[in-house]
Amino acid sequence: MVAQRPRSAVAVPATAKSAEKDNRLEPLSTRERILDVALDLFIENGFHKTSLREIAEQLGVTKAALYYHFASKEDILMALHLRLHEFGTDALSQLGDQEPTKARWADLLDQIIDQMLAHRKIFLLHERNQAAFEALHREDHDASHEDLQANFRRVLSDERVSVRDRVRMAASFGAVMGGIFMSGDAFGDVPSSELSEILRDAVGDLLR
Amino acid sequence: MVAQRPRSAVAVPATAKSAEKDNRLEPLSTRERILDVALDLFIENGFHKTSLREIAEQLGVTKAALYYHFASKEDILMALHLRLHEFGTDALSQLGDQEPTKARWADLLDQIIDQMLAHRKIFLLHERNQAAFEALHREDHDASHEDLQANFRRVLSDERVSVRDRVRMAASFGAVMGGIFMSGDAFGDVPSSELSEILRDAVGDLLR
DNA sequence: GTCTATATTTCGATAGAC
DNA sequence: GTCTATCGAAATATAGAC
Repeated sequence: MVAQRPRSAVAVPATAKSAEKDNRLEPLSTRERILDVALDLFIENGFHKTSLREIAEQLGVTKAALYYHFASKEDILMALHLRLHEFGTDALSQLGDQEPTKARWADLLDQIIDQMLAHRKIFLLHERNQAAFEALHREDHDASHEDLQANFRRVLSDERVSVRDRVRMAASFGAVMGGIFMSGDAFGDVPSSELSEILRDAVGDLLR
Repeated sequence: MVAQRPRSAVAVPATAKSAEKDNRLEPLSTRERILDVALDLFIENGFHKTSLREIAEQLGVTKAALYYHFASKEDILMALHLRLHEFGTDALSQLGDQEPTKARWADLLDQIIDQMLAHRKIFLLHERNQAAFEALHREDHDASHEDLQANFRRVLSDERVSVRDRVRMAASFGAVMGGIFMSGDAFGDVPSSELSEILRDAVGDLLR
């Protein structure tokens, strides 16, 4: 088991408007503002259907300005991807080469639940643009960043664990995703702390 | 629980090549062949990144031929969407206006599990192109087809059911999705019947 | 039903001034 | 760091012959 972390420390106000980052009062850098606008549009209309023109217009600048901050459209997507990557990677890295037992998986999901609730948008972006991200990885792999989903696949293919348990591990991850993101925002008015507790219970039942 | 239906009746050969439909020996109509090729490409590369040129080339015809069978690229996507729609719609319609109890939801998922396993590709297409499908519905709504996800949202917002149970219902659906689709095909070699049983057990634990 | 050829639009990206 | 202007490529879609 992982040491107990404070549960409600991440109860970010669900009303955090632009960046779901640390609420600082200083104005966001242009680069961050681009990413925030792109994040919203990519979620709403999808990556490929969103044009740089749209992003620029909504931001009140021209397309050319975007290219000062990012080398390409894909570069914007990659920057958003990196926002997520930290979370999942260091969660999975705790597992290391240990056998992925149900108990360890439950601990991992415990963390991920809180991270998902604190950074809904980033996870939503990935859920709704899976194809676009896979295309990214297909070209990119300049080694620098081992893919997250590949690590998931590796863990869930670990032959030391029974098929039944591995399926339940995958299912429990899906359960968390479903509880948080299913059907838009059916639970948007449920406090994060309550949602978190319900889901941790559910994961417990699946991995008992 | 609903009356036991024969479980293994849907154990379709995982090797079914082209259409995952009733294996008939007659050659597929051109229209169906277009849909099959499009389905594969949309899953692999995403809807927007897949061009009509690609579809036509892989089929050995020209782009113009596609336009004889479909009015637009979106029309192809819509045709694929309709393949899914039957499944979900008549599963949800069984619920009607009844209170969506956990037991009823478990029965519904029982059916959906088998349908997902028998039609993996169609569900995978939807999972990986959510944004594209939402864009479809935003323009389309010519009333003729009430949306599936909207119905889900409606059920999961039913105030007669406690928040805890509703979250668990959403989570159990996600669990099924996760168990079947997570990480590409980590469980591709697991027999459908076994996977189905494991997932039904898991759903049972979530909705007990 | 499928072809050739082309129209039309939009997009991502670049060059260079300020 | 943002602008104007533009390029080249690729996409969807159409017209009309066979």
